[in-house]
Amino acid sequence: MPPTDHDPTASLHLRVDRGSPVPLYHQLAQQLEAAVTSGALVPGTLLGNEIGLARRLGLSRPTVRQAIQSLVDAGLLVRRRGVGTQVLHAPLRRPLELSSLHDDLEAAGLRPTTRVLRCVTETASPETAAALQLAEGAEVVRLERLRLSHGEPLARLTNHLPAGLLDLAPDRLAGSGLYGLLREAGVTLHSAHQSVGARAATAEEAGLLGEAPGAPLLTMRRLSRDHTGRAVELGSHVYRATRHSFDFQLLARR
Amino acid sequence: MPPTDHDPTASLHLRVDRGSPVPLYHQLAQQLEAAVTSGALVPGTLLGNEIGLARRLGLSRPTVRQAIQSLVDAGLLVRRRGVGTQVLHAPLRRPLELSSLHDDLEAAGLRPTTRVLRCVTETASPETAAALQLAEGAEVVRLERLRLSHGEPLARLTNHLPAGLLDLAPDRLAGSGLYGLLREAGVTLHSAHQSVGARAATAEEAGLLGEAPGAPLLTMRRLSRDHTGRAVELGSHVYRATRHSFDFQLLARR
DNA sequence: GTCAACCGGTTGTCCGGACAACCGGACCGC
DNA sequence: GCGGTCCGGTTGTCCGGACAACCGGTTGAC
Repeated sequence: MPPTDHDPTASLHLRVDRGSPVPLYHQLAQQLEAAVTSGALVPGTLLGNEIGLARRLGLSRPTVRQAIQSLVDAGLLVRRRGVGTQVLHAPLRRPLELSSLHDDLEAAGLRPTTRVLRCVTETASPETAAALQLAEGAEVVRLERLRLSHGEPLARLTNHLPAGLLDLAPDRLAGSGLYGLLREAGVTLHSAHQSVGARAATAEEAGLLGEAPGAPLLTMRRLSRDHTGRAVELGSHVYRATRHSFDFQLLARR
Repeated sequence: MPPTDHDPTASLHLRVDRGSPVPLYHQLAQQLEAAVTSGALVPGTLLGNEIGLARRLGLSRPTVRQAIQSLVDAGLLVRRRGVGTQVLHAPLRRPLELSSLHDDLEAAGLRPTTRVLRCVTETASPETAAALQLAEGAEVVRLERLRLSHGEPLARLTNHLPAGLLDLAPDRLAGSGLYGLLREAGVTLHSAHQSVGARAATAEEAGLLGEAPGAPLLTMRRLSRDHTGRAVELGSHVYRATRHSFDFQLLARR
């Protein structure tokens, strides 16, 4: 006969603060996530049932379910009907967020710096206007930058933005990423379409990046939109293949 | 004064079948999604409020909310408190699913074929064993394939799988993708970690793919796991950069 | 004319309950 | 020993309701 398996969440002293403006389900989700990432909940552990957890916390079952569901969506937990909710063996890092290279490098502890090569307002080419869904001949800001890490060239970034969206002072761009400036300007990014490919370096790119002409480069094209669906930024970037790759997690569609 | 704006979902004759085993919220989500993708619901349209929609369909508000929420997660709709739920201007296609190249090509109407170059059982190299989380010296199946589309070489696929997971008859691999065989064998993929990069083609790869040595290739490394977190498949693939790129949609973390 | 306060409408959060579907082990007949 | 059946436990689905937070326009004070 098996020993009475205690609910592993019982020894976690979870609690929620009803006075906080943070939703209860989110408070619970954060605490459970912390328990998983800190190792307090070992992978493979079977969480106690939702009903009991709800009763212990003084919450209703829907609220507990909402918390658990958010962690399932994030890939930390797996539920199986008739069995229970289990901590996944290989917790996911991130399912590829919509983040900027600058922020990613900073988070990784690298020291990103930027050299602004060009920053001009011009009439959009037909292709650019179409991609940004602007009228033919509309004004756009064309921004070309060289991104370095620890002084080593890493990527050449080319961006197009609708004119007037943002005032781009070159000195502000040097210290911060483009997405950071967009955030400050009140533009909240919602979604983006990305396309990742590869091609050989042109002579100009080779010179900028410190590679040989014809060396393989990783390319990324991205069109970002705000929450209204308006195209906000078009990026055409090339990375040194020896220095960069795109890492991300995928979840299977259920 | 504005004319009495009718609820745009009113003219959609939505209905749910309570006898169906398909959950009600899913039925509703599918119908709304079809209305968006078919153009019956124009981007920017403000959906009628949830309460009314629920009453008209004979459903409760939580059920309607669950349907709408799934479409918000999929990137088709946007909700704004105090305003309403709106059809997004640029509906997302897919947020990069965990799918196989074979299936993707087939869905795109291309005619994928496969040439099996090698299919052997061997003891795993230390790196492979570590990646697949197997014991040192464990047996793995090493699979090398050439994927063609309309007879043109497209990619060279190298996979490692734990031995015994699947019996890989070369003739079955020719007509179907690896993921299809895994599905048939009862392995349900749950998540994967991918890394996309680029490098120059070796002489052997160049010969296989019909490229010049040193030509830029797109590389993709993927470790797939089933729902228990067990590593199931390790892929190291190289694609002709002139023929392939990775396209996907991103949603900003809220 | 300007600005603040108000108000109707909408989504966000949360509750308590009910039944169905499903899994796994225990039990029983053979 | 073997296989089918039953049963307790868990998650999945759905309901009806309540109040809070928020947005946008209207109204009113000044």
